[in-house]
Amino acid sequence: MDSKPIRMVTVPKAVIKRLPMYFRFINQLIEQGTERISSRELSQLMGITSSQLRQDLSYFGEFGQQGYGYKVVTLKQAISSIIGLEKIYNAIIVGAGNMGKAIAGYPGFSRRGLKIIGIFDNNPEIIGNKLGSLDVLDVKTLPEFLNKNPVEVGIITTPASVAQEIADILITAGVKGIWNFAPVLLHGNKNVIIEDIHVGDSLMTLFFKLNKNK
Amino acid sequence: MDSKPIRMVTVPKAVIKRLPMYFRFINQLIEQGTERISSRELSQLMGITSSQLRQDLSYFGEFGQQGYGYKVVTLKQAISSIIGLEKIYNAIIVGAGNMGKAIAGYPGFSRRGLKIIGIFDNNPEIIGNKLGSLDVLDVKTLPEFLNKNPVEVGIITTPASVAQEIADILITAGVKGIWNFAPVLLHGNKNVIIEDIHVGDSLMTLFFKLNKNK
DNA sequence: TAGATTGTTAATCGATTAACAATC
DNA sequence: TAGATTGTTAATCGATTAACAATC
Repeated sequence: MDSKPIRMVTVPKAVIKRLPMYFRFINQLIEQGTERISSRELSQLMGITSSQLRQDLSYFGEFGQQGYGYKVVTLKQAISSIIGLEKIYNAIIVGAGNMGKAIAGYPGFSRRGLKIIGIFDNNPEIIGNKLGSLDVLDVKTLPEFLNKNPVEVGIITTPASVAQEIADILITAGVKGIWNFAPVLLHGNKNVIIEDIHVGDSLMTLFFKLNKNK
Repeated sequence: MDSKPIRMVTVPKAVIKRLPMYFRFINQLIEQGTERISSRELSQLMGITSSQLRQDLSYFGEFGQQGYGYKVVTLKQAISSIIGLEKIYNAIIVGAGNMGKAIAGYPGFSRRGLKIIGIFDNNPEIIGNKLGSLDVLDVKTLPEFLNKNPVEVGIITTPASVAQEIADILITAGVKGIWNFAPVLLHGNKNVIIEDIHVGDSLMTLFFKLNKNK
């Protein structure tokens, strides 16, 4: 009766942030046809320490073999499953400007399980336009659309000024997650996960570093 | 002769990452016409602690007054200057796909000092197209263009497979910074600052959190 | 002045790294 | 088996927060 105690530790935020990076690198190895890799080799490719790699993985289980390293396919399968990449999420985009179009048009996202089933705007000149196989719909019809269709993820690519308003509609309709491209802090609640991507912040970080180096 | 010792501490990475957020919120206050704000009030708006706000600012100087708080215009000026937002950087975009167009077309970036002076692609069907006031140029002419024009920032919005190749051209030409949208780790050198924005990583982080919550 | 709030120090908390027993 | 490499513990390092003297 010598069963292992379950380590019930929450996954640190820093580890969560690195999971996509692990997935990217392991994917690259798969494409190259690499079969096995040690934590030392992989960590060197990634520019991190092997301690960190092993420590990070250990929050989710044991995926390697002593003396051998990791089977690349096993690792890919494990990380896909940890992130939840085998699932498909129905999503809608609000804001059919440049960024909205870029998200809708990038094949990498649909390949990872993001299925765009609607795209909305408030501009009469844009409403009705074709975007791939989708028509741009009037944002006035958004609540109705959300009622009729199962939507797990709302993507906000509107100007900052209306982003909260849209978020409120999405949250009221019960979306599970919001992927927010508007440069503003959205207020949600415990039932919705908000993931921000602040492209402008990234540019300012670059500016700061350029400025500092001079 | 009681001059203050200079605190020569390097700014922590975590602080640098927050600077753009400070700028965003202070800007918002300006737009609202707020004149003064305390660290407590501002930190509550931002969802951080007032200790963190004051500690962060203290790496750059003293911008407030005891008993009063911060003058919003003073703070905006200070943070603009810290980030280097009063400067203008000449930039080119490589990759005139959806993301390249989104970056080129977003007015917020030019307002912050990013001046796009060229956009390149390798697709004959795209080369020659107008994008705003710019013609999409053949990426074969990129080295020549970089020789003739002063370019500080190169923006990579190509597929991952060619991103390093483009980065090498940019680095050889002596750009100061690379803003990288390709989902790949670029190898540079100490003379170039590489700032990554991995949109797909952000989506995977959202997926992970959705997955965990179920 | 009295009250408010800064800037800074020191304590706490969380993340990273080094080291190694376990083991393939 | 001997060598290699994992998973984990403990030490170190960095970031955040609490607390308060200084002072507007």
